[in-house]
Amino acid sequence: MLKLSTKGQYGVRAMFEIARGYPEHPVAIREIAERQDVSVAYLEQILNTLRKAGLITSVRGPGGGYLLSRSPREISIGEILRGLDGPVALTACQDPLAGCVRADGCVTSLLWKALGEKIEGFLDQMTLHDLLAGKKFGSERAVGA
Amino acid sequence: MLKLSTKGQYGVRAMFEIARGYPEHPVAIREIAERQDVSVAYLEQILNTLRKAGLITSVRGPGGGYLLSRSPREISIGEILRGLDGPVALTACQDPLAGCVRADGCVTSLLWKALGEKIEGFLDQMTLHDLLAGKKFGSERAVGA
DNA sequence: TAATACCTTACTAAATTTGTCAAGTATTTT
DNA sequence: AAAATACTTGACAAATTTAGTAAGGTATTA
Ligand code: FES
Ligand code: FES
Repeated sequence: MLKLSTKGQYGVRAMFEIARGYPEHPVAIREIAERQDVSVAYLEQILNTLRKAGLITSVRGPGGGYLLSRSPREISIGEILRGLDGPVALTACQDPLAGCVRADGCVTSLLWKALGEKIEGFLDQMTLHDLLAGKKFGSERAVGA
Repeated sequence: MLKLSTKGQYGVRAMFEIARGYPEHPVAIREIAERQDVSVAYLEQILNTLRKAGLITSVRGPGGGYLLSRSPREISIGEILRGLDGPVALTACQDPLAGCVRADGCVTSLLWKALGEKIEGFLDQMTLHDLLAGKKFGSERAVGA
């Protein structure tokens, strides 16, 4: 239930490697591939998407690679995942586009909305800096409604 | 990103209808299908799974239908979704079975674990009773790490 | 000009999801 | 007993999504 795509997972891990070169040292795709055990071809696709999303910039030619567009503190995990897999959309009805026909009468509408916002809140507060710092992510408090 | 299967969505809505008959009145599959706009054939599959998971019981013959096995306060949304789609498993590595090979060195391991626990905590605290009562689900507080 | 390294598009095999269909079993009512 | 109601089970398939691969192109530097 609620799987995260490998694209999203690899994307976050790739961003972590790029963050290690911040602010000056470009990180080559090949280096990321080796350190994170992901194929170069797949990473190309992923990094291209992230570049178009404005999260990284690229430097061509020998010695080139990828650089963060902003500081690790200013790039959240949520942004990375949204860039690759779109926004959290637990149900079709929650999708920014075309709300559900039954939206009014639907008993679960508010439930999914609340969960979706909770998840986005978590992902948006978590940044690359937290990953770099090896932050301990509190997971004990299961805050209810 | 992070879609919920229609099976899970329909399952929760079906359980809501069944809960309305609690504790004595069995709810026929056909009634659920009509009220929630889901095909009878698909619901059969879903309710069968939920019955095997022990969440509902069935009564055959005319006047029959489905009944909750326990009170609405004692059946959480998490149980329903787990019964239909298995546990929350954001990544292959988080799956109860076979932890990832890189688990030690993986920078995101703790992050996904924390998010997964947060989601499960939310789903496990939410019960059918809350749905019946039209509870307002707090979604404002995005609790960080 | 050779080497490095990013850029882009197209494509496809596998897995998953989302159902449908058909035939069967149990129970109650008449 | 017979008919009607309603759950039970297993097989199957179309549609979608995921998870990549492949191939060729472009820009930069030494
Ligand atoms: S069916 Fe659309 S909000 Fe529930
Ligand atoms: S790759 Fe397995 S925990 Fe990250």
